[in-house]
Amino acid sequence: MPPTEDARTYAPSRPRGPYAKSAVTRQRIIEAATAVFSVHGYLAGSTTEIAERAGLSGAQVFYYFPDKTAILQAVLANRDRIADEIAGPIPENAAEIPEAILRIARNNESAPGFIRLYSILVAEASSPEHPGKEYFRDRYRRLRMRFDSVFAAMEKQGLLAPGVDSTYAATSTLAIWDGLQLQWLLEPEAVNVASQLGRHLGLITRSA
Amino acid sequence: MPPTEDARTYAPSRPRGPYAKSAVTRQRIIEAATAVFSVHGYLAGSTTEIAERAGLSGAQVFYYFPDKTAILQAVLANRDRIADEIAGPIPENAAEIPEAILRIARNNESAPGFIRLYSILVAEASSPEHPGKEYFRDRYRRLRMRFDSVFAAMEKQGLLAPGVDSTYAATSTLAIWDGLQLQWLLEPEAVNVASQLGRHLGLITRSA
DNA sequence: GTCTATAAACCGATAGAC
DNA sequence: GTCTATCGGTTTATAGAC
Repeated sequence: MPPTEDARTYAPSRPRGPYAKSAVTRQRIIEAATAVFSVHGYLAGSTTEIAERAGLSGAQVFYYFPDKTAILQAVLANRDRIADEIAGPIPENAAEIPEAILRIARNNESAPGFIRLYSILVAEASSPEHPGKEYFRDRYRRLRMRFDSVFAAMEKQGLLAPGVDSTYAATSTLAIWDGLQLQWLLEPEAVNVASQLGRHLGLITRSA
Repeated sequence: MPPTEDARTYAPSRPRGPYAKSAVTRQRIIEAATAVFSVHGYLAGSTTEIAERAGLSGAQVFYYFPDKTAILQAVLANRDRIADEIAGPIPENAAEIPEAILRIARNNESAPGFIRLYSILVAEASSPEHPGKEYFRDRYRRLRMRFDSVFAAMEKQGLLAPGVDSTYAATSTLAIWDGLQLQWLLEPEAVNVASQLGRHLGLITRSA
């Protein structure tokens, strides 16, 4: 399959450089890999199944990626881009921050595959030699910092509950969100992530 | 290795019944499997590595267990037994419940392997065909019920914060605990599980 | 750029000697 | 009860034809 218009949005200077091959096929592999890792995790997910899902031979996968860890990196980078799009900009009005968080949480309900992908990968990645370890450590650092800064904006306006600072608000919100999603994955009927997360946000902010 | 005195504590009526073989060797396999699953998870953890860690041939593992899923079951059952020992009885005085929870959380800091085992397995198990799915779904149901009943005891004595009921207290405490442990596994220096969990418990209970 | 064929290692599990 | 040897299948990754 020759490069299309679409492809050039990912690899503009086509037949030069190491990633100039065929961006459409490359993207298809990334999407297939996302699906496979979402079910089996990275360690137990096979490149053969990725190839099958992408409608390619097994060898083709290794034409686009030097090894399996490179596929994982591409999956994570791709997912980050999508997540940023969905999240949208941080609200200018600090009082609207909890609602913006809940909007993302509600949106996540329609994408259990992505939730599972992150849940499995982050757990796997906590092992010492996992190729995704640095990525997830940095991701959580980044998320804590971003949450800290948005809650700091609320704190400055006196919108946090007494005894709650922005650092605790950030760490606890991130933690309870992850934990609720885990319970939800195991038994979707048993836990409503957005509603429970909303109660947490209600407790750590100054409410009516 | 012939059965020893120790062995009989696990299999008293020795040469009869399906599990009368050699309980010590069996237990060594379980401990080796725990270590392997803690690092690689169940799907990517190999029976060969389990055998090596236990100092046995690969075939020996399948003399004691019919297949790999049976090893997982044994690991989980064993871990449940130990967890119950560590947890101890529920305090009679409802006011002491938060401190009892924090005591377990502090104890967990010395057992990162077990934390990782559960983190990886529960995430893996959220996939449809995983052999541990029912176990973990039931485990979370059980935990939510147990937490609900201890927080209900606090609620009855007016020890929960206004607007907090025992169900939310149970679900949120479980969720934030899991989430904090996940962040802690990725970067132990960045998060203090017991202290952050303590702040959560402070917020959902009626405090000074 | 895509394929078939295959290497080399490892997987879970079994057979059978001792 | 423990072993060696091995089965059939799968893994990641490569070689080479087209």
